Amino acid sequence: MATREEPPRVVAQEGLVDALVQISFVTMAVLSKVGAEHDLSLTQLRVLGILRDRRVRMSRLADYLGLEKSTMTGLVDRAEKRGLLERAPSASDGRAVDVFLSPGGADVAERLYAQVERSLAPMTGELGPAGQRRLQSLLEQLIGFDSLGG
Amino acid sequence: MATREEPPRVVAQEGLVDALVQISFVTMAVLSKVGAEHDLSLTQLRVLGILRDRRVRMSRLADYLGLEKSTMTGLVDRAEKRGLLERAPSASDGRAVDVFLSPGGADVAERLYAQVERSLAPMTGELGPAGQRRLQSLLEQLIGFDSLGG
DNA sequence: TATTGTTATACTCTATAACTATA
DNA sequence: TATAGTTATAGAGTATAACAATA
Repeated sequence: MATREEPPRVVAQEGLVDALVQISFVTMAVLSKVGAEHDLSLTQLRVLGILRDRRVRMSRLADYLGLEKSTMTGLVDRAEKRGLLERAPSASDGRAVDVFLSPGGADVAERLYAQVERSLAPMTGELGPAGQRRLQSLLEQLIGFDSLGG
Repeated sequence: MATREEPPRVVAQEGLVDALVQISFVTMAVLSKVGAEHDLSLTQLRVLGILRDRRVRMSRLADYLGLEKSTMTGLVDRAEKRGLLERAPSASDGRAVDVFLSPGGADVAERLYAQVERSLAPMTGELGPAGQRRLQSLLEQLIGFDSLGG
């Protein structure tokens, strides 16, 4: 008699997806705004974030962002022209090009990161320390599952 | 001796912002992908989402999205040309133009919504029912605070 | 042959500035 | 005068297709 019927639910808890989508739009709006204050698009912001602790080749960067290599060329062109990052031929593969932050770009990246934290703090602060820890724990479980990366 | 010093923390719980940003990028990637399968940008997706249960004027739509009115013109032009939504002069203000979903657009919007739920379900399902409820509750607290809307 | 990156091209998204019509 | 929307223009972001250089 212990037969437990799976509820025929294919989707998440009612309302959870809405909440997730809404909070994501809010977070993106904050990121966009911080970026805009430095004349950076969301994508450029991500590039700086990715390169904060890595030196990667063009194709890898395209993979991280989910963009075509041809798109990367223009993106990196513009950022390079502004002195935020630099290109260098790969030592191990004559076809490849490595991309990395310039000293100035690293400065900007650090400032951006701090500013994002400050901008989101008023919102996350609503939860109090215990709520923040619980939220972080739940989000990290979700991230662990994810197969897309970012 | 019960003097409790406030820690000089201006930012959120270490790691929470990272988690929030990461999960937001994942969510946006899912939304983008679902939209792309219908040849819709993230912005077009949002427009359909907003109009799902509302008829609004151009300027209001621009406010919701945080975009200029001139940007709305092109956005609505393209969606209208594809038969997703329609324009009509406002009854109460001779200058204003109302925008609303066409029957076909409403169909697409419903399908998109269902697809987003299905696409996110494998991830949110990781938490189990109790975790999902806790996450939803925490996210809704954050949304309640937000001053940007979306 | 396959892969890496760039170039050429085209379309979408976005903003600023100038304009028309209505309030 | 101020507001709603469009048009004109320009730049960024994006993809597809064709190409050169290297593996």
